[in-house]
Amino acid sequence: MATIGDVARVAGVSRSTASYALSGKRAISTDVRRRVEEAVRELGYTPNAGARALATSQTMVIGLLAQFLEDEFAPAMLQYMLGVSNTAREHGYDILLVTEADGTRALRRITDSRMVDGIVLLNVAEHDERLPILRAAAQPGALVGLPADCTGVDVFDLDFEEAGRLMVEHLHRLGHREVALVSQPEHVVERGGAYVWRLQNAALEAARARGMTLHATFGSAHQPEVGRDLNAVLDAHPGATGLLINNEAAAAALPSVLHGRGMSVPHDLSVIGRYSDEFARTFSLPYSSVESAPDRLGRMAVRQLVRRIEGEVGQEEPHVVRFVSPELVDRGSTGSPS
Amino acid sequence: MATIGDVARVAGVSRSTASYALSGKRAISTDVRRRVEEAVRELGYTPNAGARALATSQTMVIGLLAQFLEDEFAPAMLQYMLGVSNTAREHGYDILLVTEADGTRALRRITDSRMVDGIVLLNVAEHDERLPILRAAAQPGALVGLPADCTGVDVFDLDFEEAGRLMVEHLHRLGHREVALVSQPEHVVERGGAYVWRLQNAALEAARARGMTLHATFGSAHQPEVGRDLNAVLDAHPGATGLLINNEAAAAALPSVLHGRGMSVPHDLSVIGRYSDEFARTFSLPYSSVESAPDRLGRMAVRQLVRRIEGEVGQEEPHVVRFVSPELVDRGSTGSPS
DNA sequence: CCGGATCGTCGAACCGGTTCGCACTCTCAA
DNA sequence: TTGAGAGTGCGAACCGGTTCGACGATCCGG
Repeated sequence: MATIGDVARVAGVSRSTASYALSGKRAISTDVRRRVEEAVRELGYTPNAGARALATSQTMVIGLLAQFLEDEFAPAMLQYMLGVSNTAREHGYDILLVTEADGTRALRRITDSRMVDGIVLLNVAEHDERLPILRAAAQPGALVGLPADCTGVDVFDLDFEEAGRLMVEHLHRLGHREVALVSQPEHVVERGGAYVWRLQNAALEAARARGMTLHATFGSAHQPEVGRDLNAVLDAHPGATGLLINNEAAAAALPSVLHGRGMSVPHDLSVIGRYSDEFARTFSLPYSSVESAPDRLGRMAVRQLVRRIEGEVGQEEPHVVRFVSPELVDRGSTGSPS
Repeated sequence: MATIGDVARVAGVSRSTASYALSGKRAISTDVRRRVEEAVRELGYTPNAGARALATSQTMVIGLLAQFLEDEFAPAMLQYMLGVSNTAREHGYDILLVTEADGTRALRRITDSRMVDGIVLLNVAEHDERLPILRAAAQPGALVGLPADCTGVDVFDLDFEEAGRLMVEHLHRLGHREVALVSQPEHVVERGGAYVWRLQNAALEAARARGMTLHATFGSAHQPEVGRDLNAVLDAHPGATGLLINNEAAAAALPSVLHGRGMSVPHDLSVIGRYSDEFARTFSLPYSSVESAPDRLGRMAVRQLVRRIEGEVGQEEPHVVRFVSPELVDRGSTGSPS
């Protein structure tokens, strides 16, 4: 493999001159520049990433920490990952993907060893164990998901409160007075998945303010349990005319459940979910939903992270906490109660 | 950040001694070793990955190239990725994830710059453009998917021929004499997705040998087109009593299609798919299937790759082409035709 | 005609590890 | 008494880039 020394020799200049000719950081005569570029082509020279990282203390790699927990829905995560990966590449960065179960150890490993210039954390918990490590790291960090303490990191998340309100308001406007909400499993909440109760509390509050009845329940993250959960909810609340789904697995399972009960949407039941458009297409879901915009969030996180890495915003400049406003995508699964 | 020089100073030894004490590559007195380890703890020393890569020409990183094409089904890919990622970690390697559309350029970038010690290629096409580049690279490569030319790389894939035969035999044994097969979109084949016709041809051959009629068709990769495709197939072949699905999107869309037609499984139609168990659970699919074992394939690819990287098998030792035998998972969606 | 700025290039140092060769100290057997 | 050999540690070189300071040449204005 050719080194910059080989390039320099072929071009008949010193190593430093070759380096400057390629980086453009000092004035170089056009003749020399031409000879260097020629040599690069001739030798097929590509700089050695390790050597460059050592010299510049920049790796042009961003660490992406994604946890695939038993009780969360894997395909939903993929969307965030792709948003992050594609955006990073647009900015010249590669992605080091970490799916290790022990996120804290992994995070320490890749930051301390300087494998990455920055970190993106996915599915962040209320009190995330990885956060103290990230704050102590030399590299900047961006989160997708809202923790209790946002100091020292940039945070991006869907406005789950607004999402909850939006769903309730929408059904209220259509005339529904009793509805049910199926959230993620309760132990996701216990583990610190704050987005679950952020949406739920806002929905409950909005329902209360309008004199609606809202039955808040939790659903499993897998089949066949989640199917049973849905049936149980519908059995328990025969008067409910609307169903809010903040649980991807439940949304995916709902068509067959309704089929089994002989119910049709929106005639027998109005349904509104909270998931991305991509998700809806993938899973053939015919329900209106509050768009969760995972690709947009991943994109925002990387953009801000790159700004920090490249020093466009100073280390001590205030960190941002930005919420994406949810939008309701109408797929015709809601109507007035009959 | 502490360097090995700091460790050496604190321990009162030379840098080389500190290095040997940590690597264990030379005999070191227990006293010195203790002092070095002490210093490491005290300073929180972690070796700099770039420096180590430069010195050893080993990065302990594996490149994972995954293409997310419009006409393929993204969540299915995730399973391969996780199999690869987790296995790599078990062997001490991290994953550099590349999702760039231009796979050839990306591959050249990460191999030439020596960012990775080896490469795993996903969704390999019959005549994959990335293959010549991989062969020319200094690093070994492992594929998941079967190309026309397997020289210079280790190849792992599902035995799609066997899968096709298995599906046909299973339905034949139950008494079916006319069945339909829905494959991936035709342009996946045109692009070189050989697994589509490998399964299809074997299925056709098996059907012919048994005097069965098999209607081979292609289906889209997305809703709502794939739903229309399924309806068209069922309309066109009212005599068909069995349906073979080699198309994840079609499998995911089938429940609602059958619901729409008022058909029930296996009473009105026997259905058998080709997808992973994980996929079936995620998408709540109640159909028997030929298990495609993506995690196992990812795992096998990484294991072999690591063996090559670490020189356990020589550069010139013959490369392997290994097929995983499909297994039929019975979920009760097939029966004798009525 | 001289002095200072500007341009273009080079040598050397540095980033932070690993590894080779050598030297010193002991021990033990001839 | 001496020499071989094992056990330990050190210094220096090397991996392949980047960057700083210096230096010669050219150009300009006074």
